[in-house]
This record gives sequence, C-alpha cells and structure tokens, in this order.
Amino acid sequence: MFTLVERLPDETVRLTPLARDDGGILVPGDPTTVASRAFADTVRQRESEATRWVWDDTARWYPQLLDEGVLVERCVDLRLCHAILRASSSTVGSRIHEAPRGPYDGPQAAPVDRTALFVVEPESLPDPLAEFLLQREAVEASPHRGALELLLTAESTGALIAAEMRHRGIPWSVTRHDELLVEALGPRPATGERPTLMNGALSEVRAALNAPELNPDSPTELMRALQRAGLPVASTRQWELKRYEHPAIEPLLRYKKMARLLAANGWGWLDTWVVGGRFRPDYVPAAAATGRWGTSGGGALQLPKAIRGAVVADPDWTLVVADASQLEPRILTALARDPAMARAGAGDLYEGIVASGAVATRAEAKVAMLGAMYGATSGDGGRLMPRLTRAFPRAIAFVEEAARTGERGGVVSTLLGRSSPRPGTDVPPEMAVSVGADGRAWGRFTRNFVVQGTAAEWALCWMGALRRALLARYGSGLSAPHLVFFLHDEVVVHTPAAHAAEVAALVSDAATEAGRLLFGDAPVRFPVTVATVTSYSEAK
DNA sequence: CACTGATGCGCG
DNA sequence: AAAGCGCGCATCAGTG
Repeated sequence: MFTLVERLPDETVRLTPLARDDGGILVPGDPTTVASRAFADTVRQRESEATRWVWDDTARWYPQLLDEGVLVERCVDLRLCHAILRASSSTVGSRIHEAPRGPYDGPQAAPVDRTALFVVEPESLPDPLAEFLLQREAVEASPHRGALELLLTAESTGALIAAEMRHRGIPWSVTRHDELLVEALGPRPATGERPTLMNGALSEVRAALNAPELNPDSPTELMRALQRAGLPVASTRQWELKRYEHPAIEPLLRYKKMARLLAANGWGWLDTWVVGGRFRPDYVPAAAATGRWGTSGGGALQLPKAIRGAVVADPDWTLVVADASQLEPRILTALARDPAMARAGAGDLYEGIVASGAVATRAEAKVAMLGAMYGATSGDGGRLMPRLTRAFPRAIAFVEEAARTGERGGVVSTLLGRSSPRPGTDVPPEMAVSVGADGRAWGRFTRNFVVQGTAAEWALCWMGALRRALLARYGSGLSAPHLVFFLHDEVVVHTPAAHAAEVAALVSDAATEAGRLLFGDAPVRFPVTVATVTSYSEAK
C-alpha cells in the first residue's frame, strides 16, 4: 500500500514496503535495494500495483523519473506533510506536533541541472521511515483524521503536479514575445542600452522637469527632480504620481511601464527562461503559510497581462484556460454556512450582493467583500462593512472571530487543518514585532488566513481531481492533454484541439468535485469560467 | 567588493 | 502615503 524510498550514501535506492497488519497497524516489510540507474524501471513496474510512493521531497525524486518517462499516480511528500502536521491544531498531543525544527523543516530541494555532464543525486533526508511512522501516528490519532488525510493527499498530489508542469513547460512563442516587446519598447537594443521608445519618453520627462541628466531609475534622484519642479510628492509610486497635473507625469508613467516590462519580462528574461519553446518555472508548493504556491525564478506567478500573448498552444493544440469565479468569497460562504450569501452566490456573487440590497453597485460589493476578508478599517472597504454585516451576519462573524483569535495571539486553522503560525515563530521578525506593537496586524493575517488557506485547499483538490480525470481519460502520453499552468484560482490545460470541448467539461466537473470533497452538500456553487483559446491573452 | 534592506510593481 | 491579505523579482541605496 505504501513504498518508501530513500537514497543511500552509496547512491543506491532502498525500497521499503509498508502494509497494515491484522490490527490495522502499519508495518514495514523487508526492504530491497536497487541501483540508482535501475530505479525508474522499478517504479514503472510497481505503478501497476497502485502503491503510494513515500519520499522525503518530491523535487528530489520526481523530475528524474519524468525525464525517464515514468509518471507516478500517488505519493506522500514527507517534507510538505511534516510542515502541515507539525503546526496543525488537529495533531495536538502527538509527538510530531510542535517538535523542534529538524531536517524536514528545510526548503524544497533546488532543481538539478540534468543537462550537466555529471548529475549528482543528493542523499535523502535522514531516516524517512521513522519520519513517516511519526506522521502516520499523528494522523491516525487525530480527531480530524479524515480532513487531514485529504489535505495531505492533496498537498502531495500538488507536488506531483508542480513537477509535471515544470517538466512539460508552458508553451511559449519566442517570436510572439519579441513582437510584443518591439511593439511596446521598440527594437531590441544592445545589452544595457535603453530601447528607442523608452529613450523617447525619457527625453520628454527630462525636458519637462528641466533635468537633462536625470536618472529616472533612481527614486531619490527622481523625487528631488519632481520636487524641484514644484510637485510635493512623498514617493515616486504611480498611484501617487497620477494625482498630479504636470507635463512630466504622463511620459514618466509611460517610461515606468516600459522600464518594468523590460526589466521583468524583456529580452533578457526570454533568453534566460524560455528554452526550446517552453517556460519551466520552479513551482514551490506551500511557499506561503496559507498553503498557496509560489515559484522561484522567472516570476511565473506574476506573468504580466501584457506578455500573456506569448503563451501560445502548439499547432493543432489549444489552451483550455479556466478560473474559479469569486473563489474566496464563495469559500467564506461555505466555511460560515451563510445562507444569505449562498443565495447571493447563485449567479454572479457581486451582483447577488447588490440584489440583496446591501450595497448599490457591483464595484461596491467587490470592495466590501475584499474589505471583509482583508480586514479593512477605513476607505471604501471599511465604510461598507456595517452594511455587509447586516446583510450577511454569519459570514462576517466568521472572519471577525478569526481576527479576534489572532489579536489574542491564538492559532486559526483552515477547513482541512492547516494551522497558522503562532506570532513570533517561523515568521519574519518584522511581523513578530508588529504583533507586540499592534495585535491588529496579526488579526488581519489570521482573518485572511482561514479564507485564503481554505481556498488554496479547494484549488489543490480541483487540480488533483482534474489531473486524475485527464489521466483516466487520456493517459499520460505525449499527445495527451496536460496541465501547464496554475495561478491560485486559475488553471491552463494544453490539449490537442480535438479534445478541447471534453477537457473544458472535465475542468468544470473537477471544480464541482472539489466543492463536494471540502463542503459536502452545502449549498455553495463553485462555478468556473472556461475559455478555449490559442493564446493565453485571449482568455478573459 | 558582497551583502542587506527599502522601494516599487507585477500577479492572485 | 494606499485604505486591506498573500507572494517574487529587479534595482537602488547604504553598510561593512
């Protein structure tokens, strides 16, 4: 039922099967050892037995297997599961709960360059068998075992998906990207030079500010020049600059836009990150405390809308782009079991809030909901809070309770049992300070944690269900539809055009399945907007 | 020179 | 100086 693998100092791999005895206790069987080279074939053979692979860190094992054409259906990622179980309020009293930091608390392994002449596979983290048994002990003794099991499975499957998406890569048109850059910036200049359109904007700025030597990339220099020109700015941020009328402002904002595009996703980025028509970000599951993913290198989760046109399906393939509409407010609705908000969410949730009479416009509904989930105290969000509280008392009480717990220094948890860090532990020092100085900041964090974290769980279940459906329907061959991108509440599937309509239906079905997995038959819908497109920029 | 923190901005 | 959460990255500014 489980096969635990570990890489030994002599570079062989030890496989230990684990099964339950008559009393239901998990017992390790006799280990076998294979040469590192033969490992992929061993996994290929045993996949038919539907075992669950147990390993220290998916990023250390799976890329190599994928390179050798082996797809794994299920796994346990000990590092990711450790982080959940150690902090979870659902494991209080177990040995793993609040254990001191150890080797399983480290960061995800960095990707290895497999094109290198010598590829050295790192040794496993120490004693994975003991770690696994410690984890099982905590899960099986938990009063919330079912939820925890689902969370650990979803988290581990997410790690598989992260490696698979990196392996396949996002289909990227270098030609199209270059065209977009030329359109926005002018032809590619020599390295270190500014493109022509940027130089044009810069000349206008310098003339308008009467500062012929101005370096626009230096905030201090820029701020002084603006002040000399009579603009009492306190910073050089766009939102502040926008408030002033001055001939320098428009070209300056235009310059800043271009500078950002060039620095973040210009030709240098293209050279570094797109190889063989594919962009392969290093996804990092649970990079955020809430369980949200991050990426490392390439900024994949911040792909500006301006260059999404470069994401282009292969010939005769298309992209099925889907995003979960108003995910976080719907998650809050389900968590709080708020019947009024569930009614409002029958169609477009924000229109539903308007129809309930709580606010006047869709824009107000959106700002008010964001304010409720983030803890707005002033501005439009804060102003609308009382009206929202009157219309949806249960939903608002739910986030208020999470906020008060945080303000007291307490721990909150997601639906499935991921718990917030305690103030002062495992958090950046400046956050720890702000808790002492101002508990309200921590309250805003815990308020948002329960919603954002449960939304992340929903998204993991969505992707996991979709992956399973795609594998069952199309298999794992090179011409099968496959996930290529994930962005918090949005997925992109790259598929042969002929399957697009069917894939779109599977994506929607998977969203419904995720809702049922988390919330049973609660009357909350999780609609997804699906678009079948050639290029990512055509979606939405 | 290398490193660190602040600034600014992209995404959800 | 963004009201209000979560991130990553490039660049500048200041320090050792």
